[in-house]
Amino acid sequence: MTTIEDVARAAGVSAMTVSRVINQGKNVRESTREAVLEAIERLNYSPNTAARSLAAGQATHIGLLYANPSAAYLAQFLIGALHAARSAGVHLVIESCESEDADEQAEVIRRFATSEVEGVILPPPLSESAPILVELEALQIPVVTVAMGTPREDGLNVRIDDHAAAMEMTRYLLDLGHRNIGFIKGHPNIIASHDRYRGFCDALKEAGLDPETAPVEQGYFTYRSGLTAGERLLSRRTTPTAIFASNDDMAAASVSVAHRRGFDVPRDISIVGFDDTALATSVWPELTTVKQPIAAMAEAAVELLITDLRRRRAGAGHKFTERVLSHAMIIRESSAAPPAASRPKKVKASQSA
Amino acid sequence: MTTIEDVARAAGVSAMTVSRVINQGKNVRESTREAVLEAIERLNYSPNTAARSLAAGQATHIGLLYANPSAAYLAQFLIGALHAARSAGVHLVIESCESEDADEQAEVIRRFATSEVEGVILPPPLSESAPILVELEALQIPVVTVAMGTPREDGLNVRIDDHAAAMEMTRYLLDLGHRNIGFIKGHPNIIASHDRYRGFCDALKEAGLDPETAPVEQGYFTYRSGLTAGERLLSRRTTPTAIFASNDDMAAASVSVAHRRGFDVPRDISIVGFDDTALATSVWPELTTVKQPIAAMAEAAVELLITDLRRRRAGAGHKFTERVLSHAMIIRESSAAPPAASRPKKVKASQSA
DNA sequence: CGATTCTGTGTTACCGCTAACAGTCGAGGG
DNA sequence: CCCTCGACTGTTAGCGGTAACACAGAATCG
Repeated sequence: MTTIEDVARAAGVSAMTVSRVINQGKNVRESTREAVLEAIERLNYSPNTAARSLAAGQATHIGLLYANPSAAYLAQFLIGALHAARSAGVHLVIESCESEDADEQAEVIRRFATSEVEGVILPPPLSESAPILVELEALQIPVVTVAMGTPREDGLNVRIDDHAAAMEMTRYLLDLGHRNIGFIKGHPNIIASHDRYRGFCDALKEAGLDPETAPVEQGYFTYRSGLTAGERLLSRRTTPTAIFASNDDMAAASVSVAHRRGFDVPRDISIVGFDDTALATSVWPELTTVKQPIAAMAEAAVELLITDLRRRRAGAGHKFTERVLSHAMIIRESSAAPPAASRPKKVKASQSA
Repeated sequence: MTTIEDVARAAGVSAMTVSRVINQGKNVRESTREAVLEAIERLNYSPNTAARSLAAGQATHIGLLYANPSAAYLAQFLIGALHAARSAGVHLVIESCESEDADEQAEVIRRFATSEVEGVILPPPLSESAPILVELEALQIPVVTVAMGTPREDGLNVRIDDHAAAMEMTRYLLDLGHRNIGFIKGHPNIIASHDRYRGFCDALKEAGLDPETAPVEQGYFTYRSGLTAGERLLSRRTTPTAIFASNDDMAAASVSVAHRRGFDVPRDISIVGFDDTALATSVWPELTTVKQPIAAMAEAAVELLITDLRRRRAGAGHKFTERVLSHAMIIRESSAAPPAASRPKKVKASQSA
């Protein structure tokens, strides 16, 4: 293993200078910096994280509190967080907080705080949990929220542009020729739900359609809620030719309902989701959806937190930071142009879920 | 933060003695050890992992290679591994290896080896991948396999008793009164699949039934394969009154097929799974299943690996070790006694998936 | 133009822990 | 009774970095 000392010798400078180049690089002459970087490159040096955190008394443990998201989401999120944590040389301490009860949530946080966690990452839905945020604030623990719609003043947040993504997806359906598009909303406590719904409405308006008349049902991001909402949409007098569900789980549920009622997807009806979790490709037909860069968001969250921690230690007040990552449309097999005869097949039964 | 020095002072010994007590504790007088432990307890001391690995030049990175398991399985596995890794003060380096191609797999391993990974954990299905095991062997990297049926000589392995678990589940169905039980096998490359199937057969024999006549279909652990297998089972002349799928994904798929065909679960047909992943509770009805302690298995794997690494460093040859963790039957709502009239409802359609 | 402030760099002293070695002390052997 | 040996404990010297300070030489200022 090459050490900082090796690099220093190779570049003809002291170890300290190398350290400066690596870390922030203020007060280093440009020519020196280049020489050091070249040496680092040549020797393929990477700093020893153990030594670094020991010497700097640096953050070594950051917390990740999760609750009950879809397993696919969590797995991807963990992978991203883990990757970033390793690069930064910090340990990830993860804990679950399934309870909805404010007191219990506070209890979990307090336990968390007594452990050596120096900052916390909150993926959804916890990023919107007021009791948790309040408790962390009280304990003075820095937080990065993920996918939260209305960032707190002074807070760190990572998200995608849900509004724009929902607009894109809606435009895509409109471009295919759909005019009667059903929408399944996400959990009302999550701000992103509203953003997605607004995006849907705005795209309709843009196309000269009235969002008020569009068939919309409330969902809660669960597969079960998608079943109910899907049933309702398909029980309407005029069946929509497309359904835009606020996440993949509800889209998959809608596909299941449509199949049960004898619709062919996408011939009779297009169904699209949001998130691009593993579920999207494990149902048939595979879902057209919006890809959230979940792992990248987790990485961004870890990096943001570590930067903030460092800034705090350096005495600088932390400042409001938000990172908006880019999403992508993933066109698969669950979407197509509406049937020529824009009237769908007759509905077989009308049982409600 | 309390340091080893604080503990040493409190116990009236040197730091080194404290270190000895913590690490292996040879050559420490019993009374001394007790005093030290008492001081550790009183001061609530926990060693600084960064300092420890820096000083000892110890293992700091262990690898985790995964491929394409169910997201629910992976999430739980990661959580367990992460927890153990943190306690041990090592970093988890995770990497995916989706390719089935032997050369590509070897390539991933080689890349892995050049990074600073000192040992590797292989959850299924990679734990059964010969090319990967061979490559790791060649590179002299210690491995812990998880849920592998036939452990290598000289290898480290963590698993549950699949055979016993499958027997228990089958006995449970028999006790409910089922006599015509369908079985969906797991991926033939995975030894655990065979163990589960053998368990099923042995329980039937025990009850005086002939396994040869039982309706059995091949599955591959995926939801999709479960759909196909389920269709086949329900297309038989005599429909089984119960289906035992080799994992939850295939059980969930079977439930979906049964519903599509107008069966009520569990009134008309019982369907049970294996693993107790999140999927088991996110479908309706919730699945009766066998709980694999996935997180605990991951923890055990990490601990086993670290112990082995330490033993190797100390010069002792590593010895064969296997850990068999205990499973549990989880009775939920997808199983019940067979219908009184043991003939199921008429089948609506017979489309194959 | 001397005093003061920057810049850019090197020196020193640890961070908390453990390997390696160096005692100390009592037991047992010659 | 001296010597060796083993069990136990302490001392020393880092592991690979970084903070804090020191110190040159250049830039700024009254």
